[in-house]
Amino acid sequence: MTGKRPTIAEIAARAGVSIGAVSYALNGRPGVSARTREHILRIANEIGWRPSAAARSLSGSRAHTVGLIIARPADTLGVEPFFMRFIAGLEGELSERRTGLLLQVVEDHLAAIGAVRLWWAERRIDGVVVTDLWAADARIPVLEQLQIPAVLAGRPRSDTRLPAVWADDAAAVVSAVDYLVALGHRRIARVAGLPALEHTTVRIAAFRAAMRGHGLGEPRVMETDYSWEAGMRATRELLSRRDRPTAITFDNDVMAAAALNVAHEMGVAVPDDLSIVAGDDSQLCFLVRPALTALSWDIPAFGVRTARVLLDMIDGRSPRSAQVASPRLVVRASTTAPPPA
Amino acid sequence: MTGKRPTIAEIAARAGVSIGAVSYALNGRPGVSARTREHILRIANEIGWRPSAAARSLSGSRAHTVGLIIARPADTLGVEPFFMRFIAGLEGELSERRTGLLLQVVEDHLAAIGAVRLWWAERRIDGVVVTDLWAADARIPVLEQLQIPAVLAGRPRSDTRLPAVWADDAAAVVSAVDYLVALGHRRIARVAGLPALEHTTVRIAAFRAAMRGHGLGEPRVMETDYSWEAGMRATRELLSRRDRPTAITFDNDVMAAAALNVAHEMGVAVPDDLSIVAGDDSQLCFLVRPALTALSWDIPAFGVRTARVLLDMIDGRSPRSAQVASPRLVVRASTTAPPPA
DNA sequence: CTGAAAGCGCTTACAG
DNA sequence: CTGAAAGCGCTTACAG
Repeated sequence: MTGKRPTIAEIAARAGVSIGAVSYALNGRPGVSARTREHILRIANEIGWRPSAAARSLSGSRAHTVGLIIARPADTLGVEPFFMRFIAGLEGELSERRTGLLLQVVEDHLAAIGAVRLWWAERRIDGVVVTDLWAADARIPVLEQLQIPAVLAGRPRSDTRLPAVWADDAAAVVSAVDYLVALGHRRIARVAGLPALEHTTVRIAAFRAAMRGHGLGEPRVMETDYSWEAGMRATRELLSRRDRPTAITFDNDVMAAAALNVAHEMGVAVPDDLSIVAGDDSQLCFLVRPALTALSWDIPAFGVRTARVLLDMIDGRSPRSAQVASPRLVVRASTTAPPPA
Repeated sequence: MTGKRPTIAEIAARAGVSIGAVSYALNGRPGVSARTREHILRIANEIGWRPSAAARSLSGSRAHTVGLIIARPADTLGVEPFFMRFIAGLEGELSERRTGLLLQVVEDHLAAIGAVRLWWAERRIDGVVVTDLWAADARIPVLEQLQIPAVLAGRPRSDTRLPAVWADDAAAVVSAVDYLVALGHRRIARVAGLPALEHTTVRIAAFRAAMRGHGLGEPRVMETDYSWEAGMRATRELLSRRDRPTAITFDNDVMAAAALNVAHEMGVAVPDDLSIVAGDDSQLCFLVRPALTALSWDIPAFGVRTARVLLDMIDGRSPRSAQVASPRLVVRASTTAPPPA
């Protein structure tokens, strides 16, 4: 099963030097002459040598691997195109820095904490990426206590010094409100995501503030679990009222698409009677009819940046939070001026 | 950064035995008395000992990790809900068997081969999962030459002895044709996926055979790259002909959803003028209108089974291919009897 | 049933 | 600039 993989001992023998010299040469450290180094590198290359990850970790105390634990019920995964695109960006950057990505999918934060503890205890990882942050997040104190390098895929927080990578989704929500108000809408509602998630509350707050800023009072906000069922329920409830909204902003695409169907069933025309703004601008937005106006952002780039911040932290550089480009509104067919009152 | 992780040396000291005895006790091997074993286990548990993955790999020559390399252009990822659901199943089973999942996302097979070579040379993995198999797949000879344990997420093949895990998608395609024919359809077309993919050709062949079996001659089959754009183009072409089909089966959901829009634009009513069958039964199928009849299958279970076959192979058991439950047709609103001729 | 030791493949002080 | 050696934390024959 193992084959005869070349080792530095073999290189040392061929080059006629000690294994220490080989190690120095291979790692670009002082301690060998330029000639020797070149010779060693050539041999290593010829015989296709690659460092044993295990041996490197064991002596160097670095796993050259980071972890991503996705804490979501299995059946909601794959619905949101977010993760695969985030992972694609994250992993691309990690590969370039010769770092592996260990992935685990669990049901909840408790299981996520167990998984990260195990990985850390086994020294399988040098750090972790934390996604889907909750307003009160049990993972953070654990990461801090164990001193595990970690980056938050979310806003910087006051309850931790862990670095964060985030997009200004609050500004994005405001831009959506501004746009709808400019069209003439005054009754704008929001179908938000999981209230436990921090970004949900941030966006709700931004939404409320924007509405107040326009002198439109307290808007209706429905909280959901992001599922299409919840999206339908919330939409149905909003549209059942006498003073129903003329526009609704949704926290993701799936719920916005589901709302399209509810509106149709209820005889509410989109966009003429109801304008709809979706959340993430996945393909879903232009597969449904009418195509959905949505907040669009570069998710792979978000992954790339997240990887960089984590790797810098692992390399011992003082971790710095980073902001990626804000989502911007992409206008499609699901929004227009409200019906005359 | 490292902290003071407990080692077996510490356990040995506390228990007053040798580290060899500790290792035997911890691994459930003979060589220690029941009393000693129990004592050692208790201490290990008390101090929260976990084996160092690096030390285990280095001495045991097993990485306790398998690899999954997704070879797709980044922008097509996340569209298909397949991968996240497959990964969820795969990873769940791996976790139970104490095995990590290393993930990499690359552009094409050449890069995938480079990645697996590197992982293998570094001894980061004990085996790999191969998805998106091509009819002629350059990855297979490399895996065989390097003798890397691998499982194919696809049909068993004559060009390799590697075990495969698959669903009978040919039978599923036939069942869709049977269903449409029973409704009265005679002109049924197919919008297939990437022709390089083996399952695409298998499904096309099954489709053609089923049509011939019903005495319906040679049907039209369009090949695509699975994208919504290609789905639209293919549908537009099919619907532009005088003898346009009364039903189309699609190889995935995205193209079927896109077809809905093309039909609408062209004034072709679904399902009255055109029946549509989608590919994978993702949420997309019931978010669009009309909701799409689709071939449904348990993707997480497919992942679980794939993990099991690979782990058995790594454990040295003779690898055996396995079949999971066939996709079955879920009838929704996008299919009905054809219009009178 | 148990202990002492070699070895996995590297890195890294420590002498020369 | 270079060599010899210890050590990372385990596993596994090999003697007792």
